Amino acid sequence: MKSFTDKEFEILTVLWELQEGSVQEVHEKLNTTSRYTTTLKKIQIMYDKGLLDRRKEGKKHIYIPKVDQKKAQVSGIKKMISGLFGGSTVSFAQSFLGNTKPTKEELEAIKEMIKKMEKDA
Amino acid sequence: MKSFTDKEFEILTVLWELQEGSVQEVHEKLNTTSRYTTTLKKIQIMYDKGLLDRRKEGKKHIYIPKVDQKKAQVSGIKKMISGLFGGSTVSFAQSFLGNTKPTKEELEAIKEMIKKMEKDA
DNA sequence: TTCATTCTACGAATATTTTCGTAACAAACA
DNA sequence: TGTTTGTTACGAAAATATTCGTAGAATGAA
Repeated sequence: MKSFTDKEFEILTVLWELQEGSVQEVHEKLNTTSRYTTTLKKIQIMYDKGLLDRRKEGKKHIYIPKVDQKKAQVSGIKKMISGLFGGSTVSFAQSFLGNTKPTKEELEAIKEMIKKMEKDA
Repeated sequence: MKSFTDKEFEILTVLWELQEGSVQEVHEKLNTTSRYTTTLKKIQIMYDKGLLDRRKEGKKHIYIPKVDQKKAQVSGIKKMISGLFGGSTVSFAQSFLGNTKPTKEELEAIKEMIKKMEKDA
């Protein structure tokens, strides 16, 4: 499956965070040098592509991400794993944890989670 | 930092796996319907961009990825984390592990690794 | 040398993404 | 009413990515 362009990903990221937002809100959060109409156009095209939903509110549109964060996440992860780690979950996890130096608290949380998962299995 | 297009990523993936390779080798591994010259052109452009190195061997070129797998991995992960998980390592790890259902062995390996990391910290 | 094969280089067409200016519309208000 | 402001819609230009045909160089075999 084809993934998003960088700009699409940026806009989705903003909307995932905001839950929903007007073009102006997205544009402001975007921290870009592009013009307002550029952001508008991109959002409209994403709407046409089915990546976003929208509803009218007064004279403006409020856009809602139609792409599920979880799904995008899983597909992104899958791609990275197959591309970068030869499909190995473990080597991925190792590399990930090795590179990001999680804090003690984070490690605790992960251990907790692993315990839970072991119970389920 | 701008990331790769899908095609670029595919070619890099093949070359990471092969370590190095001719256009033909890459083209074969690619499992694409595109013509040989399309792959050739793409590789040449990636070479011009500085994504690949090459050396002459007989009449052909052998291409070597200049992009480090680790670096690409880290930057990809960072982007995903900030994009999808609001920057939280833990929620990323949770979601990752939750979605990929690692096997017992994999969980063991991860626990091992965490132990090591705790020692270092 | 000549021929077939393998490869590169190049140029151009097509497709896609990103950009922005302009026009037009609706709401708020002087 | 007319003017300003915030907004959408549209069209087109510019930038980038993808595609492939064709020409021609290098190699090796007859």
